[in-house]
Amino acid sequence: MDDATTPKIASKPRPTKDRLIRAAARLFSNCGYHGVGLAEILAEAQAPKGSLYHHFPNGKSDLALASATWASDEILLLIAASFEPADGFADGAESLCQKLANLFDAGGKWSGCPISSTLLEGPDNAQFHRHAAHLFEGWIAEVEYHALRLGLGKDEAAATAQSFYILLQGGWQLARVRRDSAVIRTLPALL
Amino acid sequence: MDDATTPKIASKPRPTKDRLIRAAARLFSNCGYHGVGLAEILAEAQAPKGSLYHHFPNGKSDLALASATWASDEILLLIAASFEPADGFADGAESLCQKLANLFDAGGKWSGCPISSTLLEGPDNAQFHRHAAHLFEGWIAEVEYHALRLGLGKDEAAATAQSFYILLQGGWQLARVRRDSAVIRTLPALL
DNA sequence: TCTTCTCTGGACCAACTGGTCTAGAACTGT
DNA sequence: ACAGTTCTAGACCAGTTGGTCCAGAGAAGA
Repeated sequence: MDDATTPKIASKPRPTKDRLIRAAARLFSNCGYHGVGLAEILAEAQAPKGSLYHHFPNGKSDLALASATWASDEILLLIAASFEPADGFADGAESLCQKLANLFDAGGKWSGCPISSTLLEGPDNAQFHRHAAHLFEGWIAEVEYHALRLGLGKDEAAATAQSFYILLQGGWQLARVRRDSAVIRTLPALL
Repeated sequence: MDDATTPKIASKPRPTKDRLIRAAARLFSNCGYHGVGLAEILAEAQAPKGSLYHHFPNGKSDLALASATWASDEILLLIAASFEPADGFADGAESLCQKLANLFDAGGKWSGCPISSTLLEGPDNAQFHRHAAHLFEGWIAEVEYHALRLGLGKDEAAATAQSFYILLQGGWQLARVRRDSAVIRTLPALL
């Protein structure tokens, strides 16, 4: 806008579409898809209704899919950042749990899993369910990839990745109930 | 429960209050607290609005608390029924997982945890959160009691009960994502 | 400059939300 | 039979929901 030193394509503070996705992800993971109204999202993102329906022609549901995808990609980055520099699988798992626990604390010790809160609220919407399943299996596949890379056998890697996913989902839920990230930090001991 | 042998005070087909609680529990665990309207609950329970506000003066929120309590009690019964006749903790855990997997299948392979779906949808409602925490800790305490009774040491029993809870929540979630109860049935192997 | 396109701003709407209220049905004990 | 209580039935309401629509601001290319 008023900045001449940065390239003009990236000179905006943050594009409206981006603000909408981030606001939606934050609110949905706190209160669920049905628990958040468009008004609240628009207020948080400081965007008018017209912008929402310009960027997401199908409205709330489009936004939900986009925000879940964005949140999932953030988690994938976290997984990669944890396992890539790790000496072994146990190291990477330990590191990932710490990162997730910090994320939990930063989010007010309340937020739920952004994908399940957003997309898992009803048997009626097949598209939501399919997308959620796709994203979650992506997490498991990413962990499995690193497990293989770090020396685990094929079957062991698959089983470990799935167990780790289960522990993380369950642990995050208990942390939310207790408003305390301690559970998440102790998960590696259970693997 | 069967009607033929029960006293006349309970001989009606099923009291309205009961129908409301069960309908609410079913619907909330599918779509979350905000995802279900009163109209839907009343239709499923075949009750008029007046009855709801007679039995639950504070309306939807009262009903949600009652239905979560009811669902929690059902789970406690399931835990007791699994561990009481068991030879050891592993036996009881195995039995509980089978029962829960059957429950999952019976509910259409879709429903989420009735307590978290109903009470864990926002940082704003402290009463909901406190009640959910109370119910969940009740589950863990019940499992811990049986663990002690079946020979585990004090520390081991507490740790095992908590791990089992985490596995069940995480496993149930993954089963929901995959619409397949297989994950739940394999949980005992992870303990 | 003029034109074209992307994006914003918000007024407006029908449908639905949870909640209130009251008339009376159904059961209770006397 | 009576009176008192419990429960049902649904009309009604104000507030909110997600969604539509279009005038126009702003940027981009000619």
